[in-house]
Amino acid sequence: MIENNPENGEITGLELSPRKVSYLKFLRAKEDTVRTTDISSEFDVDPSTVTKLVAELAEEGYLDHIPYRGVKLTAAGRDYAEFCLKRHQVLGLMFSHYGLSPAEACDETSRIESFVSKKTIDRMCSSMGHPTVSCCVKPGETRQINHDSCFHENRTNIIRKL
Amino acid sequence: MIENNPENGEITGLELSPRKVSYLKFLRAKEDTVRTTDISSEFDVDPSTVTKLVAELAEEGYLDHIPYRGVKLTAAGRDYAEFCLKRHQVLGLMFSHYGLSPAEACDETSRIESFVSKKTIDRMCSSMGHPTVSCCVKPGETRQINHDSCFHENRTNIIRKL
DNA sequence: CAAAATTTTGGCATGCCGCCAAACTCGGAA
DNA sequence: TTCCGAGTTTGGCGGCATGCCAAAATTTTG
Repeated sequence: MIENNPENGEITGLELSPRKVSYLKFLRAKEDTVRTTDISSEFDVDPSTVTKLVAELAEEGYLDHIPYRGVKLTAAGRDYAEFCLKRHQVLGLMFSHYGLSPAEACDETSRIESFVSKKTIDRMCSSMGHPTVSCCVKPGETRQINHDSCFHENRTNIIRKL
Repeated sequence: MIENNPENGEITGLELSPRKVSYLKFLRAKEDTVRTTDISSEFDVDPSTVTKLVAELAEEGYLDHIPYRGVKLTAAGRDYAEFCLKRHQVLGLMFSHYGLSPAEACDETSRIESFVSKKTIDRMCSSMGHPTVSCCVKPGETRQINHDSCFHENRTNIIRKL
């Protein structure tokens, strides 16, 4: 299953590299199968680069890959992607509290998020009172702002209890 | 001088890799020349590993290296190390505000600090009112706690306006 | 001064992430 | 139905960050 996780299903938050986190966040909002090209164009990298990271993520149990067809999150991958989104939002909100603009908060968050543990995120989230806003959502809206580091695919289902 | 810096003396905060930041923080509190072995034993790595990173830091202008003798921070290196310490403290304090213990805050900070920009730190610091405490200092004391990720060499001069 | 300790050099490895060229697969057009 | 082109994968390679080891160089010490 998820190999780096000590117990099956236990998320530490430090399992995945920055790029892999980006991929999971991107895939999270996709209903159906996603093609290699979809990912490579989103991140502006060579398709072969995507194939390789995707192979690793599949190997690690985060997604199913049908060669020449596409990928889809596994249940574990979906759980992990949800965590990644929550982490992004909690950290983004934290930066917002210290006066960063939404775009800056999102940007800064994207650089650090993959190194922040779930334990810490859970603490921060409860300390914040499980907020329902995010650095990637315009006030009063449900749709996420398309920052450079925030994929528009993440736009929906952002306003909710973290 | 500091090569990755756009303007001479301008710090973005993203110039150095995690390990290099650790080295600078370690060197910051040292008065005189520091030997390769001092660093390698502090970080529990092979001396040859230290020699190589040190060579790069010297090349980049952060420190002076006299072969077979030791290293010492340059003026620019000292400035950068001061920034690194401030960054560590601001981020550690931030985590403390969200309920992390000092040791946890310090640990979490150590993983992310090298990816957080100076611009963001300055904002956070002023938003915090330029605090005078740190995750690495016991309340009421001037000396830093020796967390796993906090070098005891950083213990002094912590209590001051950031 | 010679041996011991320290430091450096050079080679090599791993993880992460990227590119390119060549081979492969698939689906649609002829 | 066959074949071509678009999309995908494979294999080779490179760069950065970080580490190790063995051998060579240098400094220190007895």
